[in-house]
Amino acid sequence: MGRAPCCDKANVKKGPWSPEEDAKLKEYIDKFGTGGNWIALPQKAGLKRCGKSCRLRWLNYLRPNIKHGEFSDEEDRVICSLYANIGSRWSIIAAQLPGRTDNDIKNYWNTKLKKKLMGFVSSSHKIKPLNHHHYQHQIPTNYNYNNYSPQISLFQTSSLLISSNYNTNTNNTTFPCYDINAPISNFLSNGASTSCTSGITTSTFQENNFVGPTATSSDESYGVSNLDFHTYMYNNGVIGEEGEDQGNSKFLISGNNGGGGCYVDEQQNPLDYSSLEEIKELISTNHVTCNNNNLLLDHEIKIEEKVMMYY
DNA sequence: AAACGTGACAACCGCAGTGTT
DNA sequence: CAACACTGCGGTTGTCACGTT
Repeated sequence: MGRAPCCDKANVKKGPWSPEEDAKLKEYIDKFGTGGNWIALPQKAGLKRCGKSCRLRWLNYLRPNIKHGEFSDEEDRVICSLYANIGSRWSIIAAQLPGRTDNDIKNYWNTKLKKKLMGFVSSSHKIKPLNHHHYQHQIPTNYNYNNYSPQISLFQTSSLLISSNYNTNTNNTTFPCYDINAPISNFLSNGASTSCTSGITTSTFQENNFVGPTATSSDESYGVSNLDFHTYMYNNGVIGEEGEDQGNSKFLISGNNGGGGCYVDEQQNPLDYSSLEEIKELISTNHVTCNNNNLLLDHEIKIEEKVMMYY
């Protein structure tokens, strides 16, 4: 047998919290802490709320040192960079932004940053709005959906956004880059941004070359230099080699450099047009994944479904 | 001034992993 | 070991304020 039911759902208040409820919860936790048991807490604190609701209220609103209000440019950059690399892992992203909650960041991304990003991409590439008819012509009939890469697309998008604020000139753009090889545990610290910094490196696009992360740790994978983007991503296991078995080549975008690489060059055609559309599509559908084959498959299916609708 | 639309944010829901009985 | 509760997370929905028509 298990435990007693967590709460009587019929007898639990829902909806916005009143100042009185906030005060009760805060007072109780200030005195006794959470006790590691959120389910029992509301009853002890004299609240007619579900423990889950109390936990959320505390973590997202009442907890000390919670930062509300405008996000700084630096926070924007961190969110974009992390989102591009790890996807919608809001709790991990939040751990790198002291005072910010995952819910806050998630809301901020969904309501503002995503639009900002899309606005940047479309304005910087002067993309006309596409209707279904237009979209149809952008998709080659032999388009290989297994070659679609949400992660790389967002990586590129994010670097484009970030590059507008960072050390930018026409041929040489530097932006912060989270090392995709850094152990995930780097991101799982208790909000300590210091432990993550070993995962942050600087990467540069020079002409058509992607210059890999500059060495910031003893990890050998940092030793790469003057590496093209595709090679870098391939070496780091993010993308597969062109012509590989489809199961391993899901991360490969058909690029404009013949070799299958994805190059970001702000002077030349920076991104394949259809890739850009897919970035926007990706952002709008929230199907960003992080090396998760099942989700990728799901994403591919959805893309395919959409394309089927257009034909 | 009322109706409607939109954006921002708080809160809820459902799922998955883990722990407990 | 099975069954169930607990916890944390990400996605979604609800609500409110404000702007526009």
